[in-house]
Amino acid sequence: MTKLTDVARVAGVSATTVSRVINNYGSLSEKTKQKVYAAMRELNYQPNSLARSLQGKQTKLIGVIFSGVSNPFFGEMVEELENQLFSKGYRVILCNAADDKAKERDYLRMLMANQVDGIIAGAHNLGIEEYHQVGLPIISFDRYLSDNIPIVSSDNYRGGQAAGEALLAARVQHPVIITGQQQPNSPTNQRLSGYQAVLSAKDVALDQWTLAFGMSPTLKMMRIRQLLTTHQPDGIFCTDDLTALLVLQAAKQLNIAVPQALKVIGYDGTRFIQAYHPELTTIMQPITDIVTLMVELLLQRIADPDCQLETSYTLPIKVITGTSTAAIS
Amino acid sequence: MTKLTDVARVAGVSATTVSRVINNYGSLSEKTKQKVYAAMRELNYQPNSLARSLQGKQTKLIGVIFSGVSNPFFGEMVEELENQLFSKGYRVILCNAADDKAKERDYLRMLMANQVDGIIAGAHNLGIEEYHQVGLPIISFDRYLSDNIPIVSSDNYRGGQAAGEALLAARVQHPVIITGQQQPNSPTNQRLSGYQAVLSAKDVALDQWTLAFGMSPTLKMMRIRQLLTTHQPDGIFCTDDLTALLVLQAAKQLNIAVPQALKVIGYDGTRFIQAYHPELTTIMQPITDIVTLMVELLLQRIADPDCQLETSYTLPIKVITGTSTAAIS
DNA sequence: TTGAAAGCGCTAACAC
DNA sequence: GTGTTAGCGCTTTCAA
Repeated sequence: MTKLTDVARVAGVSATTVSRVINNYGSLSEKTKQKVYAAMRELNYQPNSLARSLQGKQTKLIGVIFSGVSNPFFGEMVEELENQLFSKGYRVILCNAADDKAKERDYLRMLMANQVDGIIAGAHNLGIEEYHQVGLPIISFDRYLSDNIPIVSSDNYRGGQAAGEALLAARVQHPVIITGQQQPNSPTNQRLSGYQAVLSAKDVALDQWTLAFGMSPTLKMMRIRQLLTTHQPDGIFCTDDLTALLVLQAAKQLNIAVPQALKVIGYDGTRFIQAYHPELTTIMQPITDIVTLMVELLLQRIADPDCQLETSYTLPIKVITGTSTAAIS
Repeated sequence: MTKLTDVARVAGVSATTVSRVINNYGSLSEKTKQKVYAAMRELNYQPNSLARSLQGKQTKLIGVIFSGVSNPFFGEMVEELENQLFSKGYRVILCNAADDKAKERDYLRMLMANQVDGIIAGAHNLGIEEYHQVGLPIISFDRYLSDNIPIVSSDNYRGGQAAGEALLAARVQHPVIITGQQQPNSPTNQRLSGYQAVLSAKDVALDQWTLAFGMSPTLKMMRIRQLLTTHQPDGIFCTDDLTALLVLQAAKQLNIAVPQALKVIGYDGTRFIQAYHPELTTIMQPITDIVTLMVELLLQRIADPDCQLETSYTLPIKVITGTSTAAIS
């Protein structure tokens, strides 16, 4: 690998000068600059960023922790994160926490080992304590981690309300909500609260089913079929779109007509769902805005680790209306 | 940040000794080992991997270049890559080439800058020349890059055949194939060849439509509706599942019954499609096996850069039969 | 079994 | 404007 001193030798200058040229630092004559550029090109020189970072400079690496990018919601979020971070000159270390505490802890340790400038945390297996002591700029998506770690999320309470309202507007009488496992301190619990508030204002009973997030689709499917046959709800609010897709599928198998006999509403509203399942009514989280904000906050913290940020930032959701909640005409 | 010399001071030994303990190198008395371990724990010490890598050791970083992880196929592949690489002690730098030559080139340059131990290349905007000179272990997914860069892919020719056979077995008379833009040197072109071979053996005419990979779903949808109304095919083979989903959707909108009036077959067979669209007949690429092989080959090349590998590795596909090609009873 | 010292590739005082 | 020098945190001969 050609190094700085090679360039210096070829250009007939000192290493310092080459370093100055690379970093555009101090005063340099146009002539030396050209000589150095020429030498760099001749040798096809690439500065070794490791050596650079070793001086205590930034690594320009950001750790992005999520629980798997095969879920389109996280896939789209990670893709957007990578895009925006790249355009700011950062690269992404992809950390798939995979519902695995040990793995998430391992990753946290690795990332801490002086390698990344900051972390975006979107997987949440770990207790607060572990994140508390990281000592690196962190921004969290949708989960409380520690007092000085800002949370960015979309308006889960309002989203829950909107879903409830949509169901009631469609004259649903026996709605069911299917949630994931409620996690302590998770803003997503607010989806339930908002929904619940709307229902009780209209004296509609709450009927809640829980399907753990990590459960296999096949198993979820069985549960849902069970639910549909035993409970015979006329409306279902799923707190994620994939589960809503399963409900749609189960309804078809059981010859339950959507929306005639059953209204279905999902949550997340990814580009994927909008393009490939426009029939599904859903609550859209503004992924791009969320990412923009997270990146902005993270870079602020990196620039000034002591800068004061809010504890929590909430972005508005949007209702996307498909035919799955259409009123029967 | 606590460093090696801090540990040494606390343990009352030299830096060298601490280094030896960390790397389990040379001969050490059990007693010193314990002292050092204790000091490390006390200080919550994390070795700085940058400094380590600077000695010319490995960085344990792998660049993974794909064109966006929001597509479930790539999402699942990247997720699997991350998993397997993590378990081998490597971390992943996620590079989203996004159909953008300049970005892919930028990434390549960054990765080369002495930072990663190897590259998995799954996005292919760039000409062969750019990859030729990288001088780093590279494994390519589904595309020829250079004579000494192994290609791993699934059996695209056989996949195309299988799709054609499935369509013909369902008594299709006027099938259409919808492909992406054919790229030079891309093994995916074989899907068309295999399909074509099966058709011409039975004297069925080839009818081919092209929808560029980067086209928006909405636009694709319009084209597909056009195709369905003007050409009135009774069978469609899409060389990716997402397009097949669009066909299914378009058919529904146009009141074309699937499979009665139209058989549809896709390609890729992700876990996602299997779980959420079991009705779709599709050709499954063995993502896990592909990844396992790519990782294995890459690690071999890293261990011995001169090791001889095949130019090309082809893994078998599998047909997943849904109702979308069911014979009319 | 352990330590001293040199150096990985680069940057940043401090000279000149 | 440019060069000298001293490290960044760690590993690795070479000696003891």
